[in-house]
Amino acid sequence: MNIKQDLPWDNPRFRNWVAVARACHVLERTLAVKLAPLDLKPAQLDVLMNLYRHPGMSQHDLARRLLVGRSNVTMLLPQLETRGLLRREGDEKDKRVLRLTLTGAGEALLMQALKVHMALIEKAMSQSTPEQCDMIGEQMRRVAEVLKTA
Amino acid sequence: MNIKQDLPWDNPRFRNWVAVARACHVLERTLAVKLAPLDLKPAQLDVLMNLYRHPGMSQHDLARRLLVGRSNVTMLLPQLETRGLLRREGDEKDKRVLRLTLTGAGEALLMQALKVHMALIEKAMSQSTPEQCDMIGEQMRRVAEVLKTA
DNA sequence: ATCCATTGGTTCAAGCATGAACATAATAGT
DNA sequence: ACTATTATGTTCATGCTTGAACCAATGGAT
Repeated sequence: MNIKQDLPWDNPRFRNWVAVARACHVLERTLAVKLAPLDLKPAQLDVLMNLYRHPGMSQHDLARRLLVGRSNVTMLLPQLETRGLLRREGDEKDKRVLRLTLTGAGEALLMQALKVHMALIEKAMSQSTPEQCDMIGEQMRRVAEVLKTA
Repeated sequence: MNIKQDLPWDNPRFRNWVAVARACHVLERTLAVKLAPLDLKPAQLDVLMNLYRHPGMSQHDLARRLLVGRSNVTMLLPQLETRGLLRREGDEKDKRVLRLTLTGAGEALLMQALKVHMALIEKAMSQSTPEQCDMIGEQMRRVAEVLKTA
């Protein structure tokens, strides 16, 4: 009947998830530091990555991909646009949406930033075998999936 | 010689880490929503959890545990203190440090919040076998370790 | 004993993210 | 054709986090 029996600290799932969260936090933080010389924040890198893979995205789509509010995208884009890293042009068919595409400069900076990001992830995950790594990714995709209905 | 051969999207480590980051983000966000009825934010829950496990902590120690700046702790604590969830009392030996301890109310609220947090994590990790779960935690602890020297 | 470096904590301004309220465009129902 | 609903994007006030500058206490060094 001791309440402490049910405390999460003894629960493997809890302990292990805490480790996941801490690892994420540390990597994010480290990435921010390593990205500083490029004058880029992790959130901005996420934008560039998504636009590279999905050119012509609308801001709404981008927001959903980034798991972020629409207004956040609105605040985020002008910085990158005035730096000449991306273009925002109105859609012909639907005059509400703005289509987003990277410029050459945007792609170039993205490549720089990706080197940094990749190096960091390589270092972080270098301890895991490919099988372990794939398994982790697989489970995490499931986590995100499960939580959509939560 | 195609540059795209080296792009991260084809790299398993990269793809899998992205999944980790997304899962974290989603869970954090979901937790914030589920915690709202208790008028608690995830960051505040982290504070309560750490104080429960390490009563008498200093603010500096707390900051390091939370992977957060010292000033952040300074800004975070008064809200919880005025709600009567914790006490800050000066150390006798070293008049610089403030010792932090949960009050009864703090513990009570923590238990409420932990139920929510646990339920969420249970749901998220329910897809993984205990072995997979332990492996994930193990790898993530290594990630955090490796990145300390990065 | 006095200075100097270190450590714990606070303050403050700046940058981000959020959500609600809004404006405009598209679409569906009648 | 007309209205109601939905969807995209913006604006704004709020709150969180950070980092730098700062103060106070500690602890060595000479």
